[in-house]
Amino acid sequence: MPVHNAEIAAMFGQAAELLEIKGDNPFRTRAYRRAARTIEGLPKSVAVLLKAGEDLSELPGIGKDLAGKIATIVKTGKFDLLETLKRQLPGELGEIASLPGLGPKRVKLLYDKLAIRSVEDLRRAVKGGRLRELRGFGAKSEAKLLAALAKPPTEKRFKLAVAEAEADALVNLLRQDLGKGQIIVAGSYRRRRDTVGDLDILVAARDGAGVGDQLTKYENVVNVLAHGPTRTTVTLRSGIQVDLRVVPDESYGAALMYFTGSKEHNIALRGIANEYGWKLNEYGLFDGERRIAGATEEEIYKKLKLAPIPPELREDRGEIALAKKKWLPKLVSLSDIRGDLHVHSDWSDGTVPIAGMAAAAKQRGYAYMALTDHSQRVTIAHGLDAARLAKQIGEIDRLNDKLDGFVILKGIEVDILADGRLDLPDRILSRLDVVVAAVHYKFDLSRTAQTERIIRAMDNRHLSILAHPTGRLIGEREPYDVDMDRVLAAAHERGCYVEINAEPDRLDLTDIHAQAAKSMGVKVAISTDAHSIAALDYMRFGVDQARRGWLEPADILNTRPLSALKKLLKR
DNA sequence: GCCGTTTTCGGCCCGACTGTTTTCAGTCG
Repeated sequence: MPVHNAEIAAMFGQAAELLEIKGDNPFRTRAYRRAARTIEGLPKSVAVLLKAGEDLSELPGIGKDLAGKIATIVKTGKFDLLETLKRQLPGELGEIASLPGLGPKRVKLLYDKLAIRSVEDLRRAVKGGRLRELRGFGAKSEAKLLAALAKPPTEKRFKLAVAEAEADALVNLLRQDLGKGQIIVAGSYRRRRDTVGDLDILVAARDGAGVGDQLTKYENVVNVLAHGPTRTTVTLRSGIQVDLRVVPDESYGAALMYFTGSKEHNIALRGIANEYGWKLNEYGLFDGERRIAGATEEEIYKKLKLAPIPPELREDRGEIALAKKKWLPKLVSLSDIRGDLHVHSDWSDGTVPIAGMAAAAKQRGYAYMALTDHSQRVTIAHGLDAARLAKQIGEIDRLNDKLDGFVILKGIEVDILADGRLDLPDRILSRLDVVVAAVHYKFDLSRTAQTERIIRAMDNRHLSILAHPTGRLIGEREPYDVDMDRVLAAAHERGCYVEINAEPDRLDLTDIHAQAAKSMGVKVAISTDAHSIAALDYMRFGVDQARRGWLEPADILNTRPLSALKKLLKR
């Protein structure tokens, strides 16, 4: 059983946590965290890399020592350091440290003085009034912890589309009193991550305190966590946390950069500033006392001799090295998209007739749209059998005759059956322009079986695009267990493509898998899977995800004009 | 533990806010 990247990353993360509580060298702790992130963000599994003879110490943040430890973990599944640490500090210390107001130092204090090893131990100690005996703990700490222990942990991250709705409402409200001031939502929202942990709102205005006050009075605020002259933190009814930061105009770019993150990207930039003998913080880039840049992000990147880095790339996954050489990818944007290759109509479970979807797609500036209703197995969605599909083909021919400057491609979202066969016979699939294929049941197959099922489906030369390749529903359903390395390799061999499903609940391929597809030479379709006209506008979320995966227009199927697309769809 | 157009040793991002202090450590982002 090979060890997955996520498992190795988790081991390093746990080790970092325990080292921190132990009070070990903080930079050593950081090295483990950084290595964990690097491994988590790799487009290929380290097991595969090692087998190919790659030198892991070439990876950022991984040196000789950690490369050796990784090799050992892959080989034996064991990580000695972590085992030792767990023996030295038994219990659920990581969980305790995740409570608000408790960090490594105080967890260590609790452990040493009160022998607190679990959340339950902590609960008893707080209720018994024993925390107050400790230096640094007082009535407020006690109350805060009691409150945190009383309620179940709230959901940690929100879907991007949900966060967007909250952000729009809030920004509109705060903008009213801002006059000429600027306001923008930064953080992972601006980096367009598929989920957002909190909303980081940045304001450049004279009267900063006023905006903060305004926020604390917002009707959806249920809790004010902090409120100072330049920084305010609140929780909204929905559970999402909002951090508001106010800066002067001359610091806007620096603050935007700082607040956009990622944290790791910022740390790397500050390191570069140090190399020049400068200091970078949220107020600007400083040479001693003198501010040498800060009003815009561009001027700061320029001073640091870096090409400006789009927010979607700021994850410290190699973008800084490329920015140094001015080799950053030219990311795909919404305006590059010429059509939608996964759209439903009321023939299956869509809500709109074919003509209506086509008109709406055309209105969005597209040149084509593939109609891909469900196939017969999905009875609940009124999936099409061969006879109805044949009828639909005729209908599309008639519609196309009437359309000018727009083409409806004939397609299907055909089910991949449990054994890897497709849900409709070849004789009808051969009459289509696009065959999108997807798994809709039997999610619980073993990794090997699921992977082979999908690869077998791709053996069918009619299959064009593998839709929502991991089947995840963010926050609701885990992705099914599939070896994406093998799937992408198989897609490359067979000349088929994979989808980024732009539906905000799905957004798979993930950014990392999208990057893997690119690295393996597999082109990607960005498709909405729209079941209604409004859902056609989800395209932008798919483009966001593609940008996070470093994809350029040439990596995307549906940036092509129709003639070029048709050539690519032939196998 | 990593890393190098100052360096193979000696650095490693930086500031706001809180709570408990009486000058600051710890947490957080």
